[in-house]
Amino acid sequence: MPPNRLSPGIGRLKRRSEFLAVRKGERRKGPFFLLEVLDRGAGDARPRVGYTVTKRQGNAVERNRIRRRLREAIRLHAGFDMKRGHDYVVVGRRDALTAPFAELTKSLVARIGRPAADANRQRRVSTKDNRTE
RNA sequence: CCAGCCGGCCGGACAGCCGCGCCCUGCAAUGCCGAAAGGUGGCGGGAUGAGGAAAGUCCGGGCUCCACGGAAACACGGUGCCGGGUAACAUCCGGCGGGGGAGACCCCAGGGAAAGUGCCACAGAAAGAAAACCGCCCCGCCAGCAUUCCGGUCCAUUUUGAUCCGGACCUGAAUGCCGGCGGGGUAAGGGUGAAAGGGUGGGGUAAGAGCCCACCGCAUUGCCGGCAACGGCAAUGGCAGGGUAAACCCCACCGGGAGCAAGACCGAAUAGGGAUGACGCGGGGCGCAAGCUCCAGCCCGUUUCCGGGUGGGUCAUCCGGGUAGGUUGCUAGAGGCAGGAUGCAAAUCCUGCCCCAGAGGAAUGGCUGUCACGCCCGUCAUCUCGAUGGCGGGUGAUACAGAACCCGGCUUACAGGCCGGCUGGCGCU
Repeated sequence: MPPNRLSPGIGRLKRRSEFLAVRKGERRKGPFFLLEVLDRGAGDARPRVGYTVTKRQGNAVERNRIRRRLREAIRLHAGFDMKRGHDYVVVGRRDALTAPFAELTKSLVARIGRPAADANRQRRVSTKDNRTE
């Protein structure tokens, strides 16, 4: 059996230069966050995501919680809609702290999948199918 | 039972589903990224994963690198009753002194003010070898009033006597009172102030004052107790120039600097560094030259003395460091728990057991249920009429807050709760 390359999961952004690069990409505003998206030109490589919560949003405990909720929302739902070869940065806002989890998830799904062209949508669906097998 | 003081502890629990970091491990493959160093990934199993403050980064250390040639002086910073404990400390423990409280107990930057300098706003007369605003007292002078008296002038009256005496004015004297001016005494009283040159009481005095006396305070000396800070007692002295040293300062003691983004290792490109060769040099001396040597300049916190180091640029070739990046440092430690010994205690020592987060754009979470707990609402019962208890419902990131090399403290934040000791009051026996 060949190694499974059909469900690559989601990578992480870890370097400051990577975060700065994504800042130059497309920006999509949401009620609880700001989403930055960049096609890094890596073709079929798995998508990567990073989280940013500035100190203005609260103390360390609150910032941790904002990041964890955003990450959980992407892990459970919104991550499936990410495009290959793209980087995403979610800049959390304080409202993400207290918003109902369902609402947070809904708005993230909408922002990540929004501008998808038909071709991309096609592939995304097939990827999803393969994963569920 | 109520009010209060002190010390210690906890700070949601359990379960389900889906996840995350790190470590160990089985299977598959020997993948993917990268020049390399190295990183990363598939399917499973197991173990483990935030705090009392992890916070503020205010002290003290360990650890690491840098600096560090010697001596003296200077400068800078810190600490400041005594003793103990400690790796060390501003912390801690035990004392002492002062202040607060009815008490348990709490608070204190608590060396030196006759080494010197400065400052003491406003107010006040005066803020330091003091002064006299009001007041009090004495003396002198002036004016007024009252009483008494000596003398004089004018008017009136006049038979005598009883019992001091007709009236007005002027000058003068004495006494008393009130006022003014001047001279002096006074520090009791008033007033000002944070503070006015010991306090209270009595004697004394013209009025007052340590002027004298008693007690208290203070100073000096001696003796006794205590390792000491200091305390006690006695004698002597009439009292001696106040406060401020978180003003300068003086004294004693302590102190190199920077921090895990420390540092170590691996290691592209580019710039820069070293060696060699060519071109040829801040000054002097020797030498044909190579070179040797002396000095200026610069550096070693500052200064002085001695000492040491350095002591030119451009081009070509070669070499080692180093940046991006990666690995490491990274958790077994002044460690925790239990017992014992010593000590009033802080703490130290001994024995046994345990291994207890190691991330790195930073894991420790998301959702749900049950139960505690708090808050809110409704309802019922009790009664000392405002609470207590029962039931039902709603609500909650449950308070403060997230390890970032590691320890010892300090400070600050904190819903709610538990335990122990002590003080005061009330009730009962």
